[in-house]
Amino acid sequence: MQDLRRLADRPTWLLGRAYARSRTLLNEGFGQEGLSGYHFRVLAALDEHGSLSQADLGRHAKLDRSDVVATVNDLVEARLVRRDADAADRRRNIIAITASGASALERLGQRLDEVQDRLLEALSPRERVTLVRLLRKLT
Amino acid sequence: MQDLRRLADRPTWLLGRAYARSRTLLNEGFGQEGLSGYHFRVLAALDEHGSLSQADLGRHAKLDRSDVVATVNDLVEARLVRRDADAADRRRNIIAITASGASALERLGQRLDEVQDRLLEALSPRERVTLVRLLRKLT
DNA sequence: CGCATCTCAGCGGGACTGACATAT
DNA sequence: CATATGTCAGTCTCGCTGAGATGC
Repeated sequence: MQDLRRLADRPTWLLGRAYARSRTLLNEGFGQEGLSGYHFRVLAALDEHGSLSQADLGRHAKLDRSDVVATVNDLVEARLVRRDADAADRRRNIIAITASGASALERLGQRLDEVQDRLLEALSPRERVTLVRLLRKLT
Repeated sequence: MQDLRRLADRPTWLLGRAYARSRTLLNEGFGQEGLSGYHFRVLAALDEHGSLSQADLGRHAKLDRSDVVATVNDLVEARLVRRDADAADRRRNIIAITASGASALERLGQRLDEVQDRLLEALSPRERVTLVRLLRKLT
C-alpha cells in the first residue's frame, strides 16, 4: 500500500533517493574519467546539435549560463572542446567538440550505459519504458 | 520513441531533471517556513518512530551522522526538538519532537502535499501510483 | 580490546542569484 | 533604448570523508 503522507512513500523523497543512487553510481563511472555530469551534458549536447554558442549550450544541456562558463573552461583546458569567437555576432563564443572530446564522450556514454543497467536492474524492460515515459511527462 | 543513448531519454538525466523540479518546488514551499529538506526529514522520522538517538535518526531519515548533528542543532535552537542525554547509554542523545515541532511538521506536510500535486499534475492518479511503485523498486 | 556514538572541519557536485561589461 | 551574451563572485542543499573524543 502507498500512503503519500508517509516519508518513505513521498514521491519527492523517492525521487531524491533514486537520484542519490544514480549519482553514486555515476560518480563511480565518471570519476574514472575525471569528468562530471556537467562535462558530460555539454559534450553530449555538442555531439547532438553540433557547435553552439554558450547560451544555446546552456539551453540544450539545461545549465545556467554561469555554469556553462566554468564547464567550458575545464573542457577547453582538457582540449575536449574549442572556444572560438563568432565573427557574425561578437558577443558570442562558438563551442565545438574536438576529436578527443568525441572519444571522451564515447567512453562516458559507455560508462553511463553500465550505470543505467545497474540503476534499472530491478525493473523489467517494460517497466523501464514506463518509467522513462512517466518521468518525461513530469518534466 | 525512446533512445536511451539520447541525452533527453537517459533515465539518469530524467531523474535529475525531475529531482531538480521537485527541489525547486520544495524550496518555494519550505523556504516560507525557513526550513530545509533535512529539517523536514528529521521531524518526519521523529513523528513516525518516536524519540530516537541521533544515530538511529540518521538511519531512518537517511542522513549522514555529521549532518544529523547540524540539523538537530538548528531544530533545537528553533525549539522544534529537544536533545536530552540518555541515562542508560551515555554516548547517546535522545532527540524528541516538541509540540511546536509537531505543528511545524504539520505545516511542512501540507506544503509538501501541495508540491507533490504540482509535481505530479501531468500524471493521472493511476500513473502516479505506478511511478511511486517503480521508484520504490529502484531503491 | 573492538566497536558505537557524537562532534567538527572540510569537500564537491549541482542548481541558482546578482551584478557587471559588452555587443546587438 | 531594451535585450542578449558572457563572466565573476557567491549562496544553498545535499551527500559524503576524515579525524577526534568519549562511552560501551
